[in-house]
Amino acid sequence: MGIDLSLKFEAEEKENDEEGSKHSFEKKEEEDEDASGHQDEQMKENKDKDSCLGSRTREEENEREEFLQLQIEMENVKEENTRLRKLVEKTLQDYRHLEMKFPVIDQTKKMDLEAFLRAQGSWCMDITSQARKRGAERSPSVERELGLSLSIQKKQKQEESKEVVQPHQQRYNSCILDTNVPRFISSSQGNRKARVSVRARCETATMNDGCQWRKYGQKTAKGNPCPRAYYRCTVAPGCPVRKQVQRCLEDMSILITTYEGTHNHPLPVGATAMASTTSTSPFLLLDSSDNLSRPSYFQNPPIIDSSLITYPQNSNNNQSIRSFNFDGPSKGDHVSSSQNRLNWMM
DNA sequence: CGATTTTGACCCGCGC
DNA sequence: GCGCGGGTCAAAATCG
Repeated sequence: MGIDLSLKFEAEEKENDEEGSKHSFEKKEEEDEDASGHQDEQMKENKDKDSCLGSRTREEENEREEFLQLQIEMENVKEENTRLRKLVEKTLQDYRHLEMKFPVIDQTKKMDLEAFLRAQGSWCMDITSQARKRGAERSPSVERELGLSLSIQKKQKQEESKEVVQPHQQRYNSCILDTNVPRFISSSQGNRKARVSVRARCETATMNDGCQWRKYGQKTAKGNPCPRAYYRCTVAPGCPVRKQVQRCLEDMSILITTYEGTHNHPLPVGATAMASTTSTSPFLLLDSSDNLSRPSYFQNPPIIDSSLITYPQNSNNNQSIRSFNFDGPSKGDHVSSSQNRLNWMM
């Protein structure tokens, strides 16, 4: 739009320029005509002998002065035209510059979380290895300080030597965490599903992650008196994403939410990373048209606190653990009718 | 009345 | 093969 306006403006300016020059040309012609007319008159007057010689000289001087004034005026108009043209060119240049910047900014936003996770992955491994060195020093109180932890679980149930893989076993990714391996699970991995486990202090039955969920089952898991609830994503029909919600046995205030699957739809406004990070990077689901579905913590980047590193209940060596301490809910978070807002205690 | 939750039944993989 | 346990289904109940 800016270009159109600018071009129109430029075109108008050109027209004005041309008109101006044309106008001045006409003026010149008129002046010339006037001058020639005067000359004719003068000729006549000459014919009428030298009776009016003094008045003729004054008129010529006046005409010259007028001509000079018009010339100066024309120069001024030309200067103004040049100045305006430069201004339009500069505006156009700025516009093009910004236009070129926009996709870069957009792309940068999309890459933010991935880069963040990759960076924190290596960082987290450092912390966890340090923590494991400490071994038994790890006290439950440290775990109780947990604000919100996010762990990508990649179960490796079957041995690599096994050629026949049971369908049930294919449901989880089987890869040992390697910090050199990007946390980017390509879509070529097909039917494999990774799990993202989120631990958060939450007094309500379930934490609000921006998505809509429908409860389809509840079970009391062995060893945990708290029932495990099963939810299915209902944002879009046929969305395969499911989540399990269960209270932590050690600290009932901690809610363990495990997401599984990949959303087949753009995430709603305010959907948090937890809801979007299931199995694959949320960016795989994003395209240029779903800017609104971007995880909310792009506006509120999570704050990492090394004291918050914890070990999930069923953690093993094949799981990567990331602990995020969110600075609170983003302003864009929406609360669904069936879900209460997560009680952010951090 | 449609959407959601509850809850018992059912399915299936795994270990013994 | 059997039992256990995790996960899912589906009908009934409930809610807004």
